[in-house]
Amino acid sequence: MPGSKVTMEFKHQSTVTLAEVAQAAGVGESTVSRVLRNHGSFSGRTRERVMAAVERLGYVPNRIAGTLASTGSRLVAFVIPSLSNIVFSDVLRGASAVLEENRYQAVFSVTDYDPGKEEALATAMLAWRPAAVMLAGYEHTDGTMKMLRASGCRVVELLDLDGDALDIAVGFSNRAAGRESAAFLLRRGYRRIGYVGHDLDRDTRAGKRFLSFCDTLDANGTPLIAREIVAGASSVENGKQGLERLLARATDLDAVYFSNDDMALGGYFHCLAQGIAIPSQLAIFGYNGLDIGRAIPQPLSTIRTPRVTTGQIAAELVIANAPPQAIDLGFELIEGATA
Amino acid sequence: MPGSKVTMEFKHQSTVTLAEVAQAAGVGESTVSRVLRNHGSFSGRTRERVMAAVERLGYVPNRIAGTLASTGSRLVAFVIPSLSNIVFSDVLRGASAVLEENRYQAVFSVTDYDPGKEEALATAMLAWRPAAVMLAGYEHTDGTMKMLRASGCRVVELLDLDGDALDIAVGFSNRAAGRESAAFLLRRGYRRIGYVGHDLDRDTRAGKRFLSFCDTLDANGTPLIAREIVAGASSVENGKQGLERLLARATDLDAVYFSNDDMALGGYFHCLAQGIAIPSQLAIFGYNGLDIGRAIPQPLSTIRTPRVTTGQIAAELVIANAPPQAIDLGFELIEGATA
DNA sequence: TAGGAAATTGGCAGCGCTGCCAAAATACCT
DNA sequence: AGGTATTTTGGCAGCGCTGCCAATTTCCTA
Repeated sequence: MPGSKVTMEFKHQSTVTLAEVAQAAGVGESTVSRVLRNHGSFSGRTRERVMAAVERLGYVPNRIAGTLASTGSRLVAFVIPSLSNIVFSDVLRGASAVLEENRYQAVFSVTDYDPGKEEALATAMLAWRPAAVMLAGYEHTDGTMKMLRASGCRVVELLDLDGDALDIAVGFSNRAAGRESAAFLLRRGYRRIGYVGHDLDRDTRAGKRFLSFCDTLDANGTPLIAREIVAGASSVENGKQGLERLLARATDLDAVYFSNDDMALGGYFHCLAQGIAIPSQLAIFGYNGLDIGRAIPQPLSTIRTPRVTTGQIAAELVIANAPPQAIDLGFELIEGATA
Repeated sequence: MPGSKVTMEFKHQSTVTLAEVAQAAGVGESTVSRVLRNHGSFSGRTRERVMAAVERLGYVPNRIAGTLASTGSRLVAFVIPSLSNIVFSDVLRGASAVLEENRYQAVFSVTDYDPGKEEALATAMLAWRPAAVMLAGYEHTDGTMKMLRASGCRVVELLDLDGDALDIAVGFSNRAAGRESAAFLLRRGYRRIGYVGHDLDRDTRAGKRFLSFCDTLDANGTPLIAREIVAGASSVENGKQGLERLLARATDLDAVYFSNDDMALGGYFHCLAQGIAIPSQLAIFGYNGLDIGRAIPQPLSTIRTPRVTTGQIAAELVIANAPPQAIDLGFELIEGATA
């Protein structure tokens, strides 16, 4: 083709390296690196030449190499118990927004509430040399703690404040939440109280809430009447079945505390279906403050936790390389219409 | 202290390197590498010496360095529209389980349904040289597509099959879902049908469902009577308000199709609160098949989508380095009690 | 017990980038 | 114009690991 220009060879497999860009732009490698990171000094003309070459070659910097060469990584590792539980996706959401703005990258793995798996996954995450590891709560195996301490990377424990923080902790007190829930029910005049919860060994934060809930009832001289622990994870269906079984055993309850809103919603639906009047016949109290709890005909009485904020603050502290500290974000008791 | 053994110096900042382990074990670096990856051959005695040294020094391999040195990474990048929408956390859940089993690592970022942000984040992800990039659906900017194609890494498009796949696609047809939803309502005898949905420009899959839903109604000679598009994301609250506004304008509807189950639940609660009988006075139909839809007094009529499976299959295909293909996982129409 | 096959092992050159340092270019003084 | 302060630049040594290859050891077989 006479007069045709050389067609652009589009490089596949993205093997374009910084060195090639440097050569194409007619500058040194470090200059390209400086321009791309906008770090150090370089002239406007140089900048343009480099950017043109980058554009032309379709260069995408290799962060793996960059991270290895520089000291710290911009990875933040999340080791969370579950992705089904909205609590953790909310935390992830809050954190990832902040991280993305600061060009950090979130990586995660899911433990299924298994401490052994947590240890294995935390080790695996450490292999990526993250800037920080974010975990749920304080309950970890000795191995996990030792490893994290030795790793030298920041550790953030989320959603719990009842215990000793390894480094940074962001969240609220589950004990206080349990206590206030009980106090609220007592204040409202309920005395014959029951509990429906999911597996407490695994979800230690729910366990803490339950314990101080009971303690508060005991201190009042009106201990918990009955409880029903369902096998498996918390869910609306389990809450429904749990309440059904609880009521079959304890017929004269006037209020039920649920391990969280999912479970409480199940209880609510059970009452709706059975024609049990809420709250006159039976009061219902949850935990988490899910949006859906406000959309049902009678807004759910519950405690709203700052989950998204927890993630945000945690991310901000890590980015700012803040000193070790525990931050209490508190929670809000919502006086709905179910208790 | 006479007779005391040298106390173990616990190395902080985890600067233990493979070379140090090699020296401590009295073997070569490559031998340590082979043992740790269980790749290549080495004697049992060597293995023990290496493992002892690893244990003693608290060595954690550096995956950054490993990835740079070897060809392919074991990272899989997810670029998803939202973490609030259970659809995506379900996909992540399914995928991450499979990835973890195979020692792959999931990284993610959230686009908020913004195609421009998707392009920026996809670029950022490519910088980690992932084994694969997983995206929602087929609608991407030209820049995103060009970049992905040029990257040489595997691309998986999820949750949609109505369009041309870049590489691998796993999901189901949203058009078919819209069509079958309409056909179902018609079969049940509904003729005066309305729609309540969230922002369709952003959630293109919901848009596709809506379009074929309408087409099917049109083909039957009973076009959609009215629709209400709420601003903002899909949520229970928005579904509730959306239905309220729709009914204020169109008083004689006999069925309403919602953009998804969250919205439909809001509609359901609106009816409960207003004393509108379901389905005799008004039928409700959703999309997604959330668990909670089965726990309400009248199980929600909806379409159940294989979200977790979508993530699983996608991860498996990537790990197996399967050839380009589109996999239709289908969906299941659930005849609940609301339509 | 020699000879060759097979199993182990170590050395070392990168992977692509950043950080340091010295060299070169430019700017600003008197 | 001469000299110093400042800004721009390029070269190159690693970051910690893997892959290749050749050297060494061990194991068999005849």
